[in-house]
Amino acid sequence: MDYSFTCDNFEPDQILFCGQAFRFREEEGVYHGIVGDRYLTLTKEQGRITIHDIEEEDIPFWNNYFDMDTDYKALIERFSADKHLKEACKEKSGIRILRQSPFEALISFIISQNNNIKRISGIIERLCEMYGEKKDFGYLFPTEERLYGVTAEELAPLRAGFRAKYIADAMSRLQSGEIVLSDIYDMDYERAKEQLKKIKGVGEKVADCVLLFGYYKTEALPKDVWIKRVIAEFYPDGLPECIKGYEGIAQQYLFDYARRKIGDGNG
DNA sequence: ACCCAGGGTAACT
DNA sequence: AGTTACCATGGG
Repeated sequence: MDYSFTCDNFEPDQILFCGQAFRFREEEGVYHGIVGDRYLTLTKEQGRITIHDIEEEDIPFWNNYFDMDTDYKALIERFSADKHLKEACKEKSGIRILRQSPFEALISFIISQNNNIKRISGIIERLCEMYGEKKDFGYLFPTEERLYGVTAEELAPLRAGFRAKYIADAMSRLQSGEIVLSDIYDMDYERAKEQLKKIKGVGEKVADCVLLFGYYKTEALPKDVWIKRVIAEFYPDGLPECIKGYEGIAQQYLFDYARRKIGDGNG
């Protein structure tokens, strides 16, 4: 069946290619990607979103993945109390936070550091081809268990550079049980972050990305170079009160805003 | 040839 | 506690 719905705040380009996920492609207006063990085919035509060729029992999965229970219109109204956020939200009103798997988020954002989206995607694709289960529609993201014991040398074909040893370190801590990803759901933000930062190659920003995109901890605010510039330029005395509890979502709107407002013109 | 890419670590003050 | 070189790789 096809699952079809309308939503005022749902722009596939903004959601799938804003740097929160790395396995989606677009061809002639059709969006594709692999999420967990499911294949996504999505279109938006005349304002109507359609998820193609799924079973009815998969609808709750996709509703959850696309965070359909969250009222983004209401969030934008909240954020609009701030002048800059108001403009930022206007430009990118179709952004949503994807509720991704913690493991995929962890590995993906380790790879993302000091890297660009195109190359991040390539490295992740090679990782999936090497260690992920092969389906007729492509390779799944590897399971945690499949990557236990992996070494930086074995990961060399990924051409992930210095990040390979960080993946190896993460896998060793997961395998030993020093860090249990499923336990982190129940931890408060500070403790969760502390756990993730035990991993070599996971610092402030990567930890916040994993917490936001992998655990939906919306108070996690990934401070990338652009957000740092926004804070320095527009919020020298601190971020506005209206984003409290939803700093990470506000960050998504501000990221693009920063590149337009502060960018050097070629970004 | 040079610079940067949605950072982090180790080694310095 | 705050700064800085270095880290691999690929694209502009």
